[in-house]
Amino acid sequence: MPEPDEPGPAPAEASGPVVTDAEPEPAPDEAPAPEEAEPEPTFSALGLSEPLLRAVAEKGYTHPTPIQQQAIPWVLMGRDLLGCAQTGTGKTAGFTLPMLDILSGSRARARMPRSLILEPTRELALQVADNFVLYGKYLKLTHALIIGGESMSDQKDLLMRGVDVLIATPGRLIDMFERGGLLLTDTRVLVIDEADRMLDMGFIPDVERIVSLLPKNRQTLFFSATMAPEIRRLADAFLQNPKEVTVSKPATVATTITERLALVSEHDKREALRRLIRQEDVQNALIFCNRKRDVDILYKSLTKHQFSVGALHGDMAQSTRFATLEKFKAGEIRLLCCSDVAARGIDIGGLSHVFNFDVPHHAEDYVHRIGRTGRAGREGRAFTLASPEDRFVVEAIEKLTGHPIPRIPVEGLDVVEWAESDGRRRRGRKAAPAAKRAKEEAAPKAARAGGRRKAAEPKPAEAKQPQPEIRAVEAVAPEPRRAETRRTEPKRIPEPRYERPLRPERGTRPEREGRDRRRDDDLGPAVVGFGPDIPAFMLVAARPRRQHAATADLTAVEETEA
DNA sequence: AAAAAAC
Repeated sequence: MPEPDEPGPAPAEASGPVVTDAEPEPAPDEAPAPEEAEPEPTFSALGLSEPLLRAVAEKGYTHPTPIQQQAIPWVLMGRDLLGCAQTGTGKTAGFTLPMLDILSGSRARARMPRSLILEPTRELALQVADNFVLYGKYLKLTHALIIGGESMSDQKDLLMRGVDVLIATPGRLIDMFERGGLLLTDTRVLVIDEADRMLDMGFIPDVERIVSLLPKNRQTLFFSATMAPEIRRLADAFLQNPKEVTVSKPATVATTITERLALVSEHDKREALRRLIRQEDVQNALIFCNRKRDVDILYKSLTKHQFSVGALHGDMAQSTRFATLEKFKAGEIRLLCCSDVAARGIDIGGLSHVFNFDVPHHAEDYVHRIGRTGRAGREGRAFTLASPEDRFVVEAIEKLTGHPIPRIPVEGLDVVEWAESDGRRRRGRKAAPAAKRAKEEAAPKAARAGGRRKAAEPKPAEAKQPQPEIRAVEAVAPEPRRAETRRTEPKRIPEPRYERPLRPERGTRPEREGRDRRRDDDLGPAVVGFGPDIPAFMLVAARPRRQHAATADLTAVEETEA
């Protein structure tokens, strides 16, 4: 069988993806890179039916991206596909378009979806659903979004009526199946999207189970940004005679992204971020934190400082998540403070900036995060705030990307030095006041060196550029920061115990009832039976697991920024 | 170390 495509995806394809995933504004003027003079295939040459071509054309797209060129004809033939590509390459349209074509021939029966697309996050599932609506405009096909966090009965009703395309996250799909709302025996097309991420997130057992429920005789499309051995093993298990399509990652840090790194003390990070945002010409930006809790805190802080900001992480109500993302895409919110839920896959057109409020623990996540900007050949700027303990993660990132991130000072803030030790081994102290921590770092390390792996060789070259000594312009009062101290050094419950800092009166915060009320001011002293020596893990466990922006604890912000 | 995902 001859390959239905031309071999050469030029490595420069990132410069001109014609169809990107759910890009809100298509910018039809944005022609493919002019230097590629080869005769570019059009969508109509790929074998798609007229209603689809019309929908595509209406969005202003004329030329398929490399992955679309390669995948679409193949998928139309009913063959399996192994796609090594990530968002931004036009991958989503690469499978939605031919799937719509395949499915348009007949109708679905109740409870028996004809195709299934598995996505690792709810936002991605929604994005794919949007694609089906967009391109299925002139076809009479139905789809259902089966994800957690939303009414199950609505989803069940949809399924009862019969859907052609089922877009789902694994957890809810299995739940639905177990409740008998779903039969997968007639599902002939399966898409596993972002398989590497499914693996990272531990979804693979679920995915394997789901696949076992599908008929053997089916078409499978499998996408992953990387092809690690484990992913390869899965692909072998799920696919039959697949065509492999590899699109060079647009994420090898697109040259259109300008990266900068500011090394500041943990204490100065919020202030540093505000200064960077103000001095940059920020149109819209994602701000990444490593923890959901810190997303909440930073969101509150930025709101308080009058920034146009929203928050997004997995503990927030699903309706809020989608609504916030919509507002951000629509430009009603200019900053989006988020966890890594938004690091991969989510495609927001034309982000001017990405800020890493925290350095990501995994170097690849850095690439994914900053890859949200600088897309489609546009300029993007990515700023990372590092604190002294982040030295080794930063080095890992620089090793991965192959270049050092230029350091910048933040005007008006102290420049600090890397800590000698890895922050991880001292994680309990992360939030301790900088001065105190600095003193501890300076102390002899004999005690903690024993039995530990030796710290990596300090890299001579890039680590210590001579940094200008800049003193704080405005005197920032050294606050006591009670909340953080207590959280991190639980053994001694600090005095004063019942002092009540400025905060709304009780009763004005209905969400802090019962168990939850013990969150901060009561937390320490009121634990019965332990006296002042409460084991650290108990204090950690006592924090309620779920909180979102609306109920987020304001303590840290109030106390550090009063 | 943390994030994501099911009630």
